Amino acid sequence: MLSTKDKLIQVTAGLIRRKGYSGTGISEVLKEVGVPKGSLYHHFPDGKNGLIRQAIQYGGEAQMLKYGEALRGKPALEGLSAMVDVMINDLLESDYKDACPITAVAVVATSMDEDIRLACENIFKGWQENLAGYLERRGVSKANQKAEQLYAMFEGAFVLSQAHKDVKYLKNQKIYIPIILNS
Amino acid sequence: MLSTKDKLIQVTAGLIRRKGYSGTGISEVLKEVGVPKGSLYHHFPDGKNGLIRQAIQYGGEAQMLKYGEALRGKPALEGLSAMVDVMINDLLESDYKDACPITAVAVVATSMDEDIRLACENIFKGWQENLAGYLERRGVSKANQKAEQLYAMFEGAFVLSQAHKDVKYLKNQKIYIPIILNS
DNA sequence: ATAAAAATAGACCGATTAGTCTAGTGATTC
DNA sequence: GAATCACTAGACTAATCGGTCTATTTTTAT
Repeated sequence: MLSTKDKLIQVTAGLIRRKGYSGTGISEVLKEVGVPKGSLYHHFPDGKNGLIRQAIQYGGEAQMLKYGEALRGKPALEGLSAMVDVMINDLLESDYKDACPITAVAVVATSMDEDIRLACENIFKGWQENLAGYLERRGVSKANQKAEQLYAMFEGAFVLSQAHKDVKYLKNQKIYIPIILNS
Repeated sequence: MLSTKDKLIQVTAGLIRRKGYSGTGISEVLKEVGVPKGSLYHHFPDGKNGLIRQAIQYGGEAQMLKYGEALRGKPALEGLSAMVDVMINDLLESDYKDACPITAVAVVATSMDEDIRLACENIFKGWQENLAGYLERRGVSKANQKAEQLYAMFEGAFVLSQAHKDVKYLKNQKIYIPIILNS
């Protein structure tokens, strides 16, 4: 059974992924979880910002688990392709509503709240370091730089595929993954 | 001299670029432009959505002009590098507040308003077609697919550079542009 | 069993939201 | 010069925003 705090975090993570920072209201979270305001401000004394910070953390780590599972035990090319499939599935299963779990917050965080921007940065950093380690273990040269580039490509393709309601941008990545790896 | 309507569009374009759809309030726009509410609803009978739709259009076209100027008369590799420099300058000159002018709206539009999503899609489409034509005129093979990929890369690097407050992701693109072009 | 702590419950607050509506101003046209 | 139009002006509304506060219930520890 999930604790009230965890339910608040998970529901918030789902909402900020789709509607961003300002688009996600406290009352909507409370309504969806079915708890009163007192509970939220008991578990999150810092209010909305504290809640969103933890939701970013949760959403980012949950996504990393999905990526890690896709990569595990596979050679680089195959693993990265499976990672792209995770993103494609996220879009298709949600009718293009669920793209990257933290982008919608990350792109406004710089103009909103430094703590939240840092939370986003750390999630991105964790993903990238994870991928760099994976590539290194498979003997890929310049693993760190290539991990940076692969994430940039995937992130952009995620955004464009969502905006166009067409996964072709993500599918294209499968063509360019080997080109990046062999560069 | 700028008309009231144009001032409203330009100020809104600046605000949605930094704070997104829900983060941009009507009253903030009015305050910054210095006009009363009646003027806004006279020029934009559809209210906030109409205003934001036109702000997306304006911001997207303004950015395309900057990209076009960077590309003009240059060979592919040099032109694309200059295009990346435009993005780098946007970030540095705004202390990382101004990234892609429509991404902050695009990533939530699917869950908000279909008309606005379409406005974003059309801007992206215009940019991409423009770049594909540019590449084709320079004899680049598979110009359309490569334009798609280059935009995905740039878009992702824009997001990551902003989130990390570090232009290295955009600078990396200059390494991978020739690799994509020659693939 | 009782005291203390954790959590829930929700009324309430001031501020702000997008939007409406009525007046009034200014310029244009007949 | 009268009528019509485009536009400005801002008061006002209902709803919602994030947040505070006091009670009450539930759980834990002794």
